[in-house]
This record gives sequence, structure tokens and C-alpha cells, in this order.
Amino acid sequence: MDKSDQSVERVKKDISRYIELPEEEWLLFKSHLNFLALQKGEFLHKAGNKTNRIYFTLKGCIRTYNLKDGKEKNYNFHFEDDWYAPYYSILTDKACSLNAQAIEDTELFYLTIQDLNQMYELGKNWQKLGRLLAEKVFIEKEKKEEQLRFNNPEEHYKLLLMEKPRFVNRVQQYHLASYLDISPETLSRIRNRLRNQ
Amino acid sequence: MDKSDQSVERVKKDISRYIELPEEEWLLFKSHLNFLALQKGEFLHKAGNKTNRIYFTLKGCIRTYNLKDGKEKNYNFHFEDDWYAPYYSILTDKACSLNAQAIEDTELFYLTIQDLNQMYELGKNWQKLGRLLAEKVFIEKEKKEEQLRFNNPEEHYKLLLMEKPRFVNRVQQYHLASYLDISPETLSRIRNRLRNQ
DNA sequence: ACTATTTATTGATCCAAATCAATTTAATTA
DNA sequence: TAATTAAATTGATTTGGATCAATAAATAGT
Repeated sequence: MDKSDQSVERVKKDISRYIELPEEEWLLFKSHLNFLALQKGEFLHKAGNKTNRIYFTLKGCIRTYNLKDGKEKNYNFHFEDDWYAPYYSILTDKACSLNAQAIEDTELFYLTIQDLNQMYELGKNWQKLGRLLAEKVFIEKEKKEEQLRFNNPEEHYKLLLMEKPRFVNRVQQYHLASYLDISPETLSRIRNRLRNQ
Repeated sequence: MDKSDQSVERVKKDISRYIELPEEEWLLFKSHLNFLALQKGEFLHKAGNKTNRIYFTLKGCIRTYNLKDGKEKNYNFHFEDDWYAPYYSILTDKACSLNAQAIEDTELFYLTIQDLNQMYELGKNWQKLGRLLAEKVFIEKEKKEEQLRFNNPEEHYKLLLMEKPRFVNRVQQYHLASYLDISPETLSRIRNRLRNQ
């Protein structure tokens, strides 16, 4: 598979959820898209470098994580039809602190922030897209913070089960534990408890 | 004091940091601004209502917090020249989960999201402002999450000391503790430790 | 299908921070 | 400025989850 019509249509459809998309602007956007395939285990990018790409996931799963004192902490997971960008790095123009690794065989499109900025220049529609996407990641983040602060691990896991079934179904337990900021042992015990009740 | 030239100029100056601001657009924006003064202890808004205002702080301090099981958890503090909006509520059009209270005598300007949306319609400059502000709160949030996850309370407090001196200097210790997600006793012990070394 | 390796489970121990309780210090208010 | 209330400190105790350790189950590789 590559930049087939079918794949590109999925991007178009997603963008159309946010803004009106005149055909000629879409064609310009489309021309910026590049295809990328990763095998399970391969890296999209590693911390320490500046990255300037915005990704759209076609299939598979990307895990992002921070590394500190030799320990990994998972930051997020991105599945098919999710956008992903090392936002903080791009916005602040600092080296990226996230590592991004495929934990399934994964296919993506990407464009660069420079290309996106070019789109922003086209007018308020594209600025609006930028605003809406920024607002969306903000909202996600907001939710996660609240859940981290107000719920104990068990409640947090239950919420995840409801709100992000893909996380629970497709991600290994020790990765999930790291995402929830608990040890794998604790997550195992939580699941055990939930099973027996 | 009220909508004096001097106060309004501070808003203009701040917006100009983000976008070019033609005089006639500024005049329109300015006409949307309303003045509000609160005494220490008074509330800007309470959880459970929909709020649609975006605030610019002229002086004083606003504390925002969540309430769960009768316990307060401080979410943020806003001082002079800070923007504040119950972003999540405005963006999702859900009832606000935050309470906002003046913890010093406080003066603010506000405009409604409807007014801001009207500004957005003027063109890409204003959409850009919206985007940049959304990106800014996102970055703030991102930083805080990272600090919460990777640092123990003592390290977290030291970072706050460096990065947000206004928090440490002007906010009561038990409010700060709640913001840092630790008990007041723990914060007191941290400060004690730092004093004796 | 068998082996090696990785991941998940279960139990025992430990520890950082929470909670509980009492006292001192600081801030309000009469 | 004295009296009252609120906030901060300090000590004792408890606890939820981490860490350590050993085993079982699952996955990947041959």
C-alpha cells in the first residue's frame, strides 16, 4: 500500500470534520503528504532531535514515551485515524523529549510543519484547523490530568476501559501500566480484583 | 479604576505580542471588553454552570480549583497580565468543573466567547491568535504533566520556585500544596528541609 | 512442536507520603 | 492590642503502592 486514493480519502474525510475544504486547497494539502511504513519495534523518531512532522496514522499503533534515569514512561498511544505530532517540540522549537515507536506494523502519512504553515497562510479556514487541533489535544490533556489527580489507580483503569478500549485491547499490560503511572504488578492486581467481583 | 486607557493598553500590548493588530480591529475588540472587580474571597464563577467569558487579569490573583468529595484541588493561579478562561468548558460547551475565586482583591476585563468568535470571523489573524493561545495553554499543561510525573514533590517544588515565583510568593502554602498535589504537612517538611541545607 | 525469551501473576517486604493529633505562629477582626 | 480564627509546623502512626523475588503463562523463534 502507499498513497492510494483510499488512504488519502481518509485524511480528507477527517479534515472535513473540522473545516470546509475547497478542492484546490485539498489538492495542495494532499501534495504535501508523504507515506511511511514502519515494522513493529521501529522508531518514528527519538528524543533529542528536532522533529518537524505531523503524522496521520493509517494503521497500526505508535507508542510515545519519555525516558528518564533509564526508565520509560509512556505518554500516549496513537491508532489508525489518529493525528500525532510531537506538539511541544514543534511549538517551542526545542528538541523533542518524546520517543515514538511502532508497537504494531504501522502505516502513516506525514507532512512537515513548514508545509502546514504554508497552508495556514491560505486563510482563516486553515488557521481554524490549527486552532481546533490544538484545542483538541489540550482537551485530551486536560481530561487525563483530571483523571490522574482525582482517581486512584483502580478507578483510573476503569475509566480507561470505558473511554479508550483500544488502549486496553491492543497495548501490552506493562505499557499500559506505565501510561497509567503505576507498576505492572499493581495493574495486574487491579485486573485480578476486577475479575473476582 | 475601570476601563481606563492605561488598563486597556495592557490588553492591547499583550495581544500585539501574538498578532498584528490594525487600529480598527483593536477598537472593535476593545468595545467588547467589560470591567469587573472582585474582593478577596469572592467568586468569578462556580462549577456546574456554563461560563462563556474569557478574562484578562489587571491586578490581583484568581485561584481555580476542582471540588471532589468535599475536597478542593487547586488547578491553577492567575495573576496580573494573565489570560484566564474555563477553556475546557468553553470548548466542549459542557458545564464548568472549575471554581474560580479571587484570593486577592482582583480587577479583570472579560469578553464573551461569542464576541471572540465574532473576532475570529474577521480573518486569519484572529484565528491565529486563537490558535496561539490554545497552543500556549497546551504547552503549559504539558509542562506541568511532565513535572508531576517525573519529579518527586521536593523536586517539583524546587522547579516551581524557579519557574513560577509568583506562585510561591503570593499564594498560601496550603493552596500551593494542593496545587502540587501533596498535603500541607508534606510541603511544610519540604520547605523545612530546604531551609536547613 | 519444542525451546528460549518476554510478559504477567502472586507473595513478601519496604517506603514515601497521607493521615491523625497537638502545638506554635501568623493573620484577622472586634 | 487583645481576642479569635486560620495557617503552618512538628511528631507519631498508618497505608497504598513500589520494589524485590520467584513462578507461571504467553509469545516468538527455530
